[in-house]
Amino acid sequence: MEISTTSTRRLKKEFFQRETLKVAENLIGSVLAVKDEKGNVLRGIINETEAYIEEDEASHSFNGKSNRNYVMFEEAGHCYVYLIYGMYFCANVVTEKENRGSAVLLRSLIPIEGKEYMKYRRKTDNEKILSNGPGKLCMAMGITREMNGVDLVNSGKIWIEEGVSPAKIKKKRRIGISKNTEVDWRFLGEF
DNA sequence: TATTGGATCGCC
DNA sequence: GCGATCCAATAG
Repeated sequence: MEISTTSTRRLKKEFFQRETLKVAENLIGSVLAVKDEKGNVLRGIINETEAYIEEDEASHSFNGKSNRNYVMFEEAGHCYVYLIYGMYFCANVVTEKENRGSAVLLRSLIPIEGKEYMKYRRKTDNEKILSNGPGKLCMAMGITREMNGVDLVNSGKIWIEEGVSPAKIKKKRRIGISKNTEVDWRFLGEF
């Protein structure tokens, strides 16, 4: 069966053009979808995000546009993928208006579709640890540097859909950073 | 040009 | 707790 990638359930540009903290919070419960090279669709519910804005010392965009981070300054809804620690990728969704370096880091997913492909990519059968981390999420979904700059609003490879409403969203301090650690810009969904 | 350390993960 | 492994940012 062919699964539509132009569903009305897909999140539109207007969703991402809002304030980064709102987007980060409202992405909890949304569904990240990727179509892999064989046409398999992998889906997972976003259950953890972090917000990064231009005035934020912890953000890649803090020192302005560069060859690495330029996608953060593109139109809302684009996908910013970067390599971390030489071996993992992290996926972000660009927010707010063009030329503003802001994005939401996708930190964790609850796998819902295509789990067998995620298990293969992650080399584990343990569903609990398939995509519960920014690097693991990218590995499970097959997100690499090729997805950097892709528009989630139009792409047939990667997009975000409306999902479920979380029972609760907890706000915590962001992790893995050394600057601006006091703000509660990390969102964790409970379902 | 050289050095350092990072929005991580998995294994010890 | 530590090594893997790349590369952007910074210092010299």
